[in-house]
Amino acid sequence: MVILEELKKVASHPAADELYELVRRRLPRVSLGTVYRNLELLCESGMVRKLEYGGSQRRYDGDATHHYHLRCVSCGRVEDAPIKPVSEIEESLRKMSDYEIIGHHVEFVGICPECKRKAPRTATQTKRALRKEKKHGTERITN
Amino acid sequence: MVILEELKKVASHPAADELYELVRRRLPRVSLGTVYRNLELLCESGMVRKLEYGGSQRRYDGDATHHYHLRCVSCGRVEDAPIKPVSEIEESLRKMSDYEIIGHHVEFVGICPECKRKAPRTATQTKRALRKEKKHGTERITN
DNA sequence: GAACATATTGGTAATGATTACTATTTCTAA
DNA sequence: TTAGAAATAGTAATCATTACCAATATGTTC
Repeated sequence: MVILEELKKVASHPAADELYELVRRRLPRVSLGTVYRNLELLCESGMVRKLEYGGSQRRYDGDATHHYHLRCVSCGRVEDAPIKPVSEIEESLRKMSDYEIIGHHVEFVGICPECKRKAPRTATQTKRALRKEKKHGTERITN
Repeated sequence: MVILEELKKVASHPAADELYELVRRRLPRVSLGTVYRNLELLCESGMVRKLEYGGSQRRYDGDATHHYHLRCVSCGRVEDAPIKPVSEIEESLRKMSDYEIIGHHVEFVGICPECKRKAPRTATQTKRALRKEKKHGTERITN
């Protein structure tokens, strides 16, 4: 319950170790394994979504309703994209494919306002950042 | 060059170790490290795309043009989705967000015809599979 | 409430994909 | 050919995640 509460509190889609730190403030004796284990259970029960886009760590989302994400290639933060999902796209794919379509996920990549301000980039720098960020999201929790 | 050629030959979006096996048929002395290193270089030069959707392994795509993917939750295979990308979606997000939008990726999830045939699933089974498949894509190269 | 069965946890070890490292090999150009 | 630079093979290190297990907590029955 604490894990779920803390996850719902933040908008940052934290990775397991980040959430572990948050939970530890309330339950100083929890173990990282417990966090992983219960995140898995919460995912299975459909209350939490596991995000597996770029980067070396998975992120967790306390909002399990269908929505898209927006990732900053510069600092690595992931936010909810402020547009509503277009489910019609699944319909159009159904017409073209023999797959039984279950769902779809969308990730936008871009540069967040803060990073734009901090370090306006040339196109080349942006491309380089876009490559780098694959390795590991740079920024951690700020919430 | 051999790495790129082999990658372009297959439609299966292989993981590094799968591609390693393919390359080894032509260059029996290559090391896995060389495959990783050159895949990285090919990605940086824009000739290869790294796919970081679900599963524990990254996949590589010899087609770097913008397109969507379709993953079977049952066997883990990843194919190109036979619909063209809708770039307008980036426009609509630009109106709603202060991010500088660079691009977007879409992954559809579903059940491939073969898996549908092999093992028609109840809704519950499908959900369970959909959870499981996050852990590790089941099927490997068949090409 | 005591006695027992069951479930969950903490702590640590194992796993596995990726990256880093380094001695050796291969290329390059004068 | 030969010195210097670049790439490679093979192996070690890294790090997120998972597995394991003894210990603890929780629940249940009488």
